[in-house]
Amino acid sequence: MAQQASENTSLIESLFEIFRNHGYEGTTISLLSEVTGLQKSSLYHHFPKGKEDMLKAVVSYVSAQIHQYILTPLSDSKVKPEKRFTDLIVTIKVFYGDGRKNCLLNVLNLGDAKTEINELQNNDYSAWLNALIQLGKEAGMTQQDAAVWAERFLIVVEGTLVIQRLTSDTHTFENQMEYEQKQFHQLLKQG
Amino acid sequence: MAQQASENTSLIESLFEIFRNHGYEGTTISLLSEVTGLQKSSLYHHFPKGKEDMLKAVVSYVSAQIHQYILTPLSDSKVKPEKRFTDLIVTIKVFYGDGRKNCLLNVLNLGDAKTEINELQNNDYSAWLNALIQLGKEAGMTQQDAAVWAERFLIVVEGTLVIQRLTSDTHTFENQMEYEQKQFHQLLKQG
DNA sequence: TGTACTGTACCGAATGTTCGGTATATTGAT
DNA sequence: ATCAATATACCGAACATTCGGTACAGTACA
Repeated sequence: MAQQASENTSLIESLFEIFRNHGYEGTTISLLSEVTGLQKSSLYHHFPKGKEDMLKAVVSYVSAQIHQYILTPLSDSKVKPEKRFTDLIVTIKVFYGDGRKNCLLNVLNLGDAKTEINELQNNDYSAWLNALIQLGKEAGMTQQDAAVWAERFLIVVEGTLVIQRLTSDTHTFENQMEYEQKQFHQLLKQG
Repeated sequence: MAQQASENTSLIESLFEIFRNHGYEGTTISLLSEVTGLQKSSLYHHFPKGKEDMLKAVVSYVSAQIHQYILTPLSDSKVKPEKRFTDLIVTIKVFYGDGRKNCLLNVLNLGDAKTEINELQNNDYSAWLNALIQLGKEAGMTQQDAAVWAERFLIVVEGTLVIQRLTSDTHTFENQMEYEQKQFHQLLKQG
């Protein structure tokens, strides 16, 4: 039942908000119950294998979202690279609530985790990274420059989320994304 | 008893490793007991107020470390800014185990936490940020440039830790720190 | 003897999970 | 169209386990 992302997306989205905000251990079934409005036993009806199944459903859902709203547009060669990058930043802002919402990548990889979920996330990260590298190359960067730039961009995104969560300064994310815009164009002029 | 960082530093260091690796909720007393080799009662003897007290001791300890090994050298005006920055990066590499070890700042600020510990960490972050800004200014940057640069540096540090934890690519941290070195000198030439 | 620490046993509360059962909607055969 | 059978969504109460924490007798060493 768990993989049915068909129409219980609002349920999964609720779970998503909790997991990204509290991490796996910090998320309790009671909390999920509160937030979804469903009783614990009802949650187990939707996800028979329990908490981990709920997380898997969330991760799958998010992965699909990323492909649809981030990776696909990023690889759309009909659109100019500069515009694709600008669009990406807009999407990212929405996805992370202007930096107020965490990234699952950060929150789920604690402990000694080398789980199936970890691999899924790793794949998505790689896909994202490669799409960015490709974009950089299409925009005129060398392979080397594009690789460095792409990795650095994702690092800045993740890092900004950490810092903004700490300081609660809502401008941090905006500022950094602006900076990334400038850097992008500057790298193109150089190359 | 908890604040006595006198000679049980090896104990606190063990606790530190667990907390930074598993977060607060992910850290159980049993786990702490396993890792330290102490029974629960012994742990509670050292930290009568329990788990939160252990975390406080860790945070205080880390804060002291940061002041001693990072903030103080960073503000040593007898040393050239460029060298201070290079030294900082060396220290950071050690502190984060070349990117293999987490940052407490990231790991402890999940959920809706607005605790006393949170404030402590916020102070340390601010102090670090300000020291970097000061360094930037001493190196010739404008206040504005220094502020942007300093924030960005810390963002990159945190972000790199997140990404490296995900990919287990041990070169990420090194690469990014090298990049920061170059950026630093480039910003100075510009200004 | 006194003080610092450890080992064992235990507790209440919270955790994730399961069970038995209800209500409603859907289906299939007549 | 009717009625039984099934499927789906949900709930309340209990489950076993683990959680953080306590009590207390014992040990080591001064």
